[in-house]
Amino acid sequence: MGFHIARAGVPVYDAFERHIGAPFGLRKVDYSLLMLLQANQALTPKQLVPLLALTPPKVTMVVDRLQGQGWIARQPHPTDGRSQQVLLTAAGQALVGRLLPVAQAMEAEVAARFSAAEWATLATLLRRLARA
Amino acid sequence: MGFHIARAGVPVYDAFERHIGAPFGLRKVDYSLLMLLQANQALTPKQLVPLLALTPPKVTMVVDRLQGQGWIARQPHPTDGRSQQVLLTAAGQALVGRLLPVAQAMEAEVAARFSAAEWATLATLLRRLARA
DNA sequence: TATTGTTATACTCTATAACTATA
DNA sequence: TATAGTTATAGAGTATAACAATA
Repeated sequence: MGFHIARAGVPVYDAFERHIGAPFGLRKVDYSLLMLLQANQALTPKQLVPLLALTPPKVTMVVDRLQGQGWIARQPHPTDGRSQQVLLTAAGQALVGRLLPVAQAMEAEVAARFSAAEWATLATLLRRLARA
Repeated sequence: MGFHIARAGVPVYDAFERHIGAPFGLRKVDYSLLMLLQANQALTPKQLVPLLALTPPKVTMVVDRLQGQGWIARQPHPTDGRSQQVLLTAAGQALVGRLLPVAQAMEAEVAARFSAAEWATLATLLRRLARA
């Protein structure tokens, strides 16, 4: 199964690179972080560690990079001075707005040779596997 | 979908590391190469490039490592002096024989919370996606 | 002149441990 | 004393280009 997963990722990540990676200068992990912030308003680095399946130092690097590009910002946590909140800037929200239709087109391209039911089944089974 | 694939890989690769990676001192790509040679008798590095989704220099490195451990060997290609054939040694065949039941147990563990039909569906859909 | 495989080089990712500041 | 985040360092993976041998 690991072999199948690895090989299934190849065309999907290729499509990502063509539609989003190269045109927008974003890496997969950057895109994932932007979408997580879009869905959750604000997240701490500690919360991002399991969500992105990264180590704490890597989260620092990714947040640094996207902050340097102006898409996200760090804010002090309201109740815990050790912690932070990471959230989208106005520019980041605008970027996500431009990304969404592109992501939809990308998904449609990859899903082209599947029925809607098959595609939904695949997503469901992968989500269940991820919770194992 | 790329996000789902990446997250589904986490528990699968974790199971690999526990069952095969650490006990046998093998990386995922090593295991894939051994299984490919088991199924195909002999393959050239050029054939391995797309099968393992690696670049030619990386194939050289992986073959070097497994050859150094005595599991595989290089032979001159019978009809093309530029090429080679990579194949399992006797020790490599014995290793694959020990790996197969472990791999079966590993797969059973990961598949535990899926029905046989669901697991087969997932494998089929991932294979179709890999051919996109 | 093209192809197979290797070597060289640089860049990115990843993991661990050490450090700071706050609790 | 424990936790959140960062910095430092080293190891592994990955990609590109240059190279040697053969076709």
